[in-house]
This record gives sequence, C-alpha cells and structure tokens, in this order.
Amino acid sequence: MNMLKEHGRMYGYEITQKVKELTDGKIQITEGALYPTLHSLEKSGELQVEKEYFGKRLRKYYKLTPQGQTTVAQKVDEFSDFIVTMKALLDLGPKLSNG
Amino acid sequence: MNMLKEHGRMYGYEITQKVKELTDGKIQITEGALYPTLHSLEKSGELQVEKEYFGKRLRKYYKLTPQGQTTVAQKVDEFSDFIVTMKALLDLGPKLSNG
DNA sequence: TTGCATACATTAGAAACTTATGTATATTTG
DNA sequence: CAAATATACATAAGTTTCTAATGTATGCAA
Repeated sequence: MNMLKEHGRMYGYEITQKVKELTDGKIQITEGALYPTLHSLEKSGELQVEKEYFGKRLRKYYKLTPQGQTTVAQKVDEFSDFIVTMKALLDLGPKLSNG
Repeated sequence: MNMLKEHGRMYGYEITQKVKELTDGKIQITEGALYPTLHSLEKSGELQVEKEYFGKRLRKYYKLTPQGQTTVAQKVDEFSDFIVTMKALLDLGPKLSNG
C-alpha cells in the first residue's frame, strides 16, 4: 500500500515486479498472496480499482482511497515503532544505525 | 532465542515477562505460541533444557546449544537485512536513523 | 512454434498465531 | 481466611495468512 501512495496507481503484476526490483529480489510477492489481499482491501474501502485494457490484456489499476491513505500512514507508523521495539529487544544498534 | 544468548538460560514464563518488560508491553508472547516453539527448538537441537524445582513449582530452563548459537546469529543477521530492505521499500529513512 | 513474460484468478495445503482451557502451586489483598 | 491474582507448565480448536500449484489468456522473442 505504501507504494501506491508514491506511485499513484499500480496494477497487481506491476506491484510484484516493483517490489522484486526495489528489494533486489529479496521479497517476492506471490499472486496467491497479492490478489486476495487487493480484493479484500477494495472490499473494505481502502483501495479503488480502475479497469483498463492494455492491448487485449486487462489491467486492474489500484489506487488509495482517502481512507486508504490514512490507513497507510498508520500502518507505516506502526511498522516503524515495531522496528524500534525490535532493535531494543534484539540489540541491533550498530548494524542498522546507517541503514 | 536472542535473549537466551544474553541471559544464559531462561524458563518459559520468564521469557514472556522479560519480553513484555523490554518492549513496554508492546510485544506479548502468549503461552500457546511459546511452549510449542520451545519444544520444537529443543527437538531440533537448538535448545537444551534443564528441569529444576523452585519450591514445588517446576521450571524448565532453556539454553542455547552450539548449534543454537549459530542459528541465532544467522537469524538476527537475516532480520537486520530485512529491516534494511524494508527501509528501502517503505522509505523509512528519517524516522529510524536514530531509532 | 515453443518457450517465456505479462496479467488476471482460485484453491489445497502448510505454518503460525490467538484464544480458550486445563492443572497446580504461591502470593497478595480485602 | 477466602478470593483473586501471579507463577509455571501444557494442549487444542479455530483463524489467519502464507506458499505452491493450477488455470486461462495474450504478447513477444528465439
């Protein structure tokens, strides 16, 4: 969801490729994980979908709703807090101080 | 497992309390998650157990085997890498640089 | 024309968690 | 002193969420 904030709108396959690219292949989002999640987020009003054809191939572009933007900001904050907590718990100071 | 490295040996209930304390209550390890994991790690040779009685109450003290120490170091490294990857993916530079 | 990439989707099975329950001892509090 | 809470172990049912597999179809390159 965070990427949608930065990229405006993206379609499923694009998300899998972008994440793979940005993480040097370390994180691979499988279709079985992604598509049900997108459907679920759409249903709960976090995402809005726009169907478009690229040639004869369907693309479903997803973008954040206002509600989705709030949720993203909140989730990213929570994740930041989690990292801070884990650094304290695992004593990860030196290795991560310069990312 | 990382805490075992630092504390030498700990028993299950102690682990739940220590994690709660070190994380200001943000992470609560439930018994249903902890005990099966400890049993599994013991079975796979990562942990060694020493049963002792404190009064009439049994305590099972767990400590890392040499194999377990290797595994901990490896897992902590993996987690550090993961955080670095996620910082890049989520653009978390400012908030966590001095986390 | 065969294989790989793009693009969607679902499903079976596995893994890992939460919540609830169970047993028993020890301590604190009203 | 009784009741509640804390200590200390453990298991089990149910949920969530992931991976791996499978399916359909188009586009492109070897």
